[in-house]
Amino acid sequence: MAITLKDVAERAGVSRSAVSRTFTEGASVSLQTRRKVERAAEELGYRPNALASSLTTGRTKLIGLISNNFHNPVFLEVFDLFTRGLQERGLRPLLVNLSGETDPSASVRLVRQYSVDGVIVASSTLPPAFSKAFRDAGVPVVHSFGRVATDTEVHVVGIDNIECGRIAARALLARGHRRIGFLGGPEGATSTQDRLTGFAEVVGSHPDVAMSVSFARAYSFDAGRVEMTKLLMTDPAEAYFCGDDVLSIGALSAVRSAGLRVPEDIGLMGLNDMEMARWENIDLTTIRQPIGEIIASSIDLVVAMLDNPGRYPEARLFPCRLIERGTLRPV
Amino acid sequence: MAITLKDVAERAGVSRSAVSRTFTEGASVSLQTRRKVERAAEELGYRPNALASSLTTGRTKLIGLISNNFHNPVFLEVFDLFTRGLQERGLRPLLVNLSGETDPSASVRLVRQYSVDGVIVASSTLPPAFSKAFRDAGVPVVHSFGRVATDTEVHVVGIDNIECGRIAARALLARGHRRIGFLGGPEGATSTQDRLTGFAEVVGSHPDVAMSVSFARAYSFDAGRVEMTKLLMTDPAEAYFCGDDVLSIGALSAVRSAGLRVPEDIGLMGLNDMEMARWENIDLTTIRQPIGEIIASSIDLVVAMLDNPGRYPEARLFPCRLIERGTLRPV
DNA sequence: CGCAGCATTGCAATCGGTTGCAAGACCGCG
DNA sequence: CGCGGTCTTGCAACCGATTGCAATGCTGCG
Repeated sequence: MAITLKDVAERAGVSRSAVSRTFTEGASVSLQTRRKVERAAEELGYRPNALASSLTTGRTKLIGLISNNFHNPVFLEVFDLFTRGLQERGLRPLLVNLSGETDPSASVRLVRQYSVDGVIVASSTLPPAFSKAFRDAGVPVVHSFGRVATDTEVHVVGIDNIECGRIAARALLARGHRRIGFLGGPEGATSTQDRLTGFAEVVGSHPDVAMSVSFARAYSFDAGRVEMTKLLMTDPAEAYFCGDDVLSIGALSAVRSAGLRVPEDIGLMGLNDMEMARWENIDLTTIRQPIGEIIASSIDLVVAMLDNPGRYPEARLFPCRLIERGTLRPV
Repeated sequence: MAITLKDVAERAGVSRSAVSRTFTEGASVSLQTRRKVERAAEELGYRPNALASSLTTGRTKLIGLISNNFHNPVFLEVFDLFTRGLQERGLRPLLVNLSGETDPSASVRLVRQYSVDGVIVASSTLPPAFSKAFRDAGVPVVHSFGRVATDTEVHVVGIDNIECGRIAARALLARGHRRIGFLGGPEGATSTQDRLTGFAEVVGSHPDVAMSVSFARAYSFDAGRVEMTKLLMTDPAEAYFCGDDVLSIGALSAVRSAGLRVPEDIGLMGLNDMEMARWENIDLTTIRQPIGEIIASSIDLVVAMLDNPGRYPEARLFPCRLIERGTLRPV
């Protein structure tokens, strides 16, 4: 059995309260008592049991980290940043994998039993119903990489997908392309729809530009490759804005397999700027999503909600910018 | 505030014990009482507080999932499988990111406060001192993807790295190569050394074969590319066994950038068989590490230790096999 | 009908901490 | 020296569950 408060108290010759107080910030303990307790604790190798204390304080310092994106390499970076960011604040991530899960209330049950202080939903594809289910259960929740609905019901941190669509369209037009394509992610995903909206808006103001629209069935290499292969069989556009870097890489592979050159024959641009986009054999022109800032901000927000659960839901959108590499011809 | 045992007891008109018993497997409750309690619980939306019960039972069902590999895409697959596997058994992974951490005891402290039932160290690069620190603290621990030491002190699940080295060497020899290279991961990593041992052993029995050895400074794209670029400047071997798939991809990029063809001019083989190795523009010949089995076995082992903490440390090694794709010429 | 034997139930202690409250220690000041 | 005030300390209740134990109810059997 582990060392408990009581053991330390006995050894130090004080009450259990005294021990508890020396370990809680800002409690009233004399220097003398503190010394005795610290010495005893040191000798015994005492560590307070975070879970036991959570019973009375109502705080566990556990944060549910919920995702369903375990096949997109950019999420490894996301998990890295989330775990480090939470750890730095003394919080612990309880990882929940919702791949294939369709019932929001089941996932709430999964997490609630552990009385997490809050929940971060890190996913661009989980429907809003999941984050709402947590809110309805009274759990502070932040949806990272989510979509901003007009009826903001939960905190959302992410990017302005409509604006990203505009940036992409402008970049393609600036390079002189007049037949451009939108190769989105899953048609149902709201992020895809938003990007298309912005993209189409810009294209709409250029009557001489032709635009084609298609969707891959997932944010994955295979889906991108399959869809691009299909496009190449008819009359492809000069350049495509793809829904995601990994999708772009699939498309890139398809174009090259067809014996065409990128960017000379077909231009490609992605979205995310994941580590792999910098790899020399990929060298992808893409729109950078500032995931570091999104994650830091998500953590700030969830921490703020711990102190003020009723806080009014807020949307935080970060600006994206074009990262010029080798898959689009120069302007 | 959440619904507690007491609320349900009052509503159902029974004692708290009765409620507790209806929710614990194999306790003695009459059908009648059980019905009443279940109805009340249902109406109130009661969920037992897992953390509170852990106080008396001594079990939290929390498993520390400890890693420092947040830049190698194969670990996204690893996290996916671990989280799902643990969830299926009603366990919850508490994710700990040890990137850059050098002090084993600090990480023990990090995890111990949450009284996890056990710990899985998922890393091929964390030194054994980390898993040993957990064992010394009395926490059941399994080291996945670790190295088997002769003095087995903790459970290790992984592959036989020496045998992998042999498989690789044989594969290169079978393809008629007579000047072959070993391009390992970080020189200090024990896995690298073991693979080299097996590799050299096979080469040693072929006097007509020349072997070169070099090491990349990390299991990463950049490191692989840098090292291969260096090799190309002098007199490269005909084919290389790389320490890892992501390293191989870096090397592949370097070879192609130099205007050479793979596998005609230089052959490459990796280790892992991560998802990306199947991508058509990579199409990497590699040694498949059965991560699914390794992970399932690790979970089995940690679960077994919950019931039997004193269990004698065991090493479970899974066989690897060659996956033939396009970066080595046919035999 | 009486009683042994078993199933069911509630009481109360317990897990490892926290915290309101009141009592005691100690201070300075008039 | 006495008094009021601030610090420190321990007591005891409490957080939400589990569980040993004793009491109760019910069964069937002689």
